[in-house]
Amino acid sequence: MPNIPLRQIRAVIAVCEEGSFTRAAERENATQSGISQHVAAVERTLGVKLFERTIGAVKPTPAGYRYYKRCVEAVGTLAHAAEEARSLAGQVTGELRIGLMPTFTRAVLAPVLDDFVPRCPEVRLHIVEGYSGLLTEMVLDEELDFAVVPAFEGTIGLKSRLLVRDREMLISGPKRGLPPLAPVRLSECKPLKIVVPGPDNIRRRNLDTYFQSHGVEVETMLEMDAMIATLEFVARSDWVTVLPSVISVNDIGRGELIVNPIAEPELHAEFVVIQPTRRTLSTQARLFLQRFEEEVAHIHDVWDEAIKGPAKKKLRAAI
Amino acid sequence: MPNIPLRQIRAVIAVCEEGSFTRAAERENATQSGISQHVAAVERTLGVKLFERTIGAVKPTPAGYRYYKRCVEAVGTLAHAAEEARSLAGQVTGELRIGLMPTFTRAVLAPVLDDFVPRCPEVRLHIVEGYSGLLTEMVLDEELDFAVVPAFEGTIGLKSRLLVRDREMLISGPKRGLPPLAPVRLSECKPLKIVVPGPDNIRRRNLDTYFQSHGVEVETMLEMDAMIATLEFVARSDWVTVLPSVISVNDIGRGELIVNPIAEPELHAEFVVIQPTRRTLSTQARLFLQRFEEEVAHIHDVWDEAIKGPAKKKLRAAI
DNA sequence: CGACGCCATTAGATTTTCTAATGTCGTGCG
DNA sequence: CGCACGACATTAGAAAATCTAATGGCGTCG
Repeated sequence: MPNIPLRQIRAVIAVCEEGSFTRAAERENATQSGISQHVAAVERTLGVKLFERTIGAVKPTPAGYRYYKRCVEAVGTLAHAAEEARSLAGQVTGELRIGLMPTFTRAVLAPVLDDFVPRCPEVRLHIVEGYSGLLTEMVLDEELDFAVVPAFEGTIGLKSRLLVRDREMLISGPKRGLPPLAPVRLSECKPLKIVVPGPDNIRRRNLDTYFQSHGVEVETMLEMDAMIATLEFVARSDWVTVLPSVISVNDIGRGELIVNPIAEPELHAEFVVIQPTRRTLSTQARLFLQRFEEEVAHIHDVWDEAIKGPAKKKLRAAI
Repeated sequence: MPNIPLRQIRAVIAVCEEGSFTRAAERENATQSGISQHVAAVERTLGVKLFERTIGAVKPTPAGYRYYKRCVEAVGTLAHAAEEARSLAGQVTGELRIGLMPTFTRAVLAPVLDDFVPRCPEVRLHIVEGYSGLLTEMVLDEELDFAVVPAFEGTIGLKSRLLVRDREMLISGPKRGLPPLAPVRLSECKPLKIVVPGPDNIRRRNLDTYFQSHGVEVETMLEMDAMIATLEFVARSDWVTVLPSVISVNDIGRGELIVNPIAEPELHAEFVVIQPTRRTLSTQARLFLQRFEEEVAHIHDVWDEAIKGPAKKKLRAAI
């Protein structure tokens, strides 16, 4: 039984329908010589001449035309197979129990759900907002299918993979007086009155390390594992906090909260998706995570544009 | 529309039917890791999980099973397409005018026809036996669709490609006294009384060159472009001749003619198939040539076995 | 007769595919 | 309970396949 790659079969179909190797090449985003070789390879494998190379056109032989018809049928079946599989997969009902930190529930989750829920209406979602310690525990206990938490060394019984790498921002209220979006060098700031996560939070350890290594002076530190309270407090005081960019994308250009990228050096937070070792991710989980990653990427694009904006305006003003 | 190679699709089908990546690998002449990667690639492209990796077996998901069913259908259609195309092509009637030298008509042609004629009953064959000069002329005049002749530099109006590379053998009768099949070094033979082709034959020039370059002494040379007469003459005298192995395969182990491979160095003859530039080969021509090449390869295998035989016997005797 | 369009072929660069090696995990047996 | 074994997943690099660029050959048209 001949084993002819689909790529070659598609070439034969294209030549048949276009009546020309050159036009078939254009349609298949290939070169004329590539198409020529594909068709020749099929003819060689079958031991059958599929096309008569006539003046001004390429015409299928009777055998070639029959072959073309069957191939179109087969390719159609494969396309249908793919659609069906996707459709069936999409219809999979079931639970999806997700653990997300406030980092994500504030600005990432809503757009993801806007898209995911209509696409997978039969999936029953359970979303737990919590901090990484709690979420990790729940995953270990298999109360969650997965959670997204700050990257850490791993735990027996958990499987993890990097999902998000995000830039940390300095968040402050108007009272602090910082110009929005301007990159800020923490080591040059007057001593910080800063709200930070509790000691069990891995991001906290990273912040401590950063402050220590780069001579960031802290006047007072307040531990809060309460996101809403943190933001409220910072908005109405001269305190600051440090949060990932995905959380504060909706604060760009709003005044209530001032957001400044931390620079020289930049500070990044990494987040992983964790799941029980003994489980593989369900289809719905993978679709959700795919959409989640897309949304994070979109937010990063928005941030890139926002940070470029003032630089562009500055440049225009200079001219 | 996803573009999934047939190779990956076959992997999915095999895993479905075998219930195991390892067994699928054996069946597909691949490695388990190769199969794993193919299946993963399909799942990634579709965004759908096709298999549940359970204990002791791999089970298709509902979507995976449906996909499998459709793929089997499509692959069946493609196989049928190939069969149909061949069948249609096989029914092409028409002339096939072939020029062959006695080198090939004596031992290659008959088995080829034994196979070709029943497969292509509607093809009307015309076979011209002749020497290369004549055959070349006829091809140029388009009296032949193609001919097989010794390789040469080419001629305007002719297209050629290498078809056969064959080892030259020393042919002699019992009177010469050579042990059959033993490799022979011509430069160590007493001066040869040799029958050679006429000066227009390219093989003749090659022989002259070989004799000259390797110190082969010739006592007497007789020019004969008459194969039957040459063989008859050599069989009943102490004269020798040099012929390609394909012509003398039927003389192995027969005594009437003694065949010895020429060695140290070996001498080879190359033959090309020539056709008019302005023509492409018909389907029946290509099928014939394919079968022809297969038969030549078979003959080479027979020779390889025959030449190994005495060496094996010799080795056994030495022990 | 030369230019142009189109297919065929060759050579080499790029991409894909494959295997070898190894890691991870679950099960069964001692 | 621990170890060995079987099976899938992943990585790295070798090998094979595929693709394009360049060019040749051929027929047609102006």
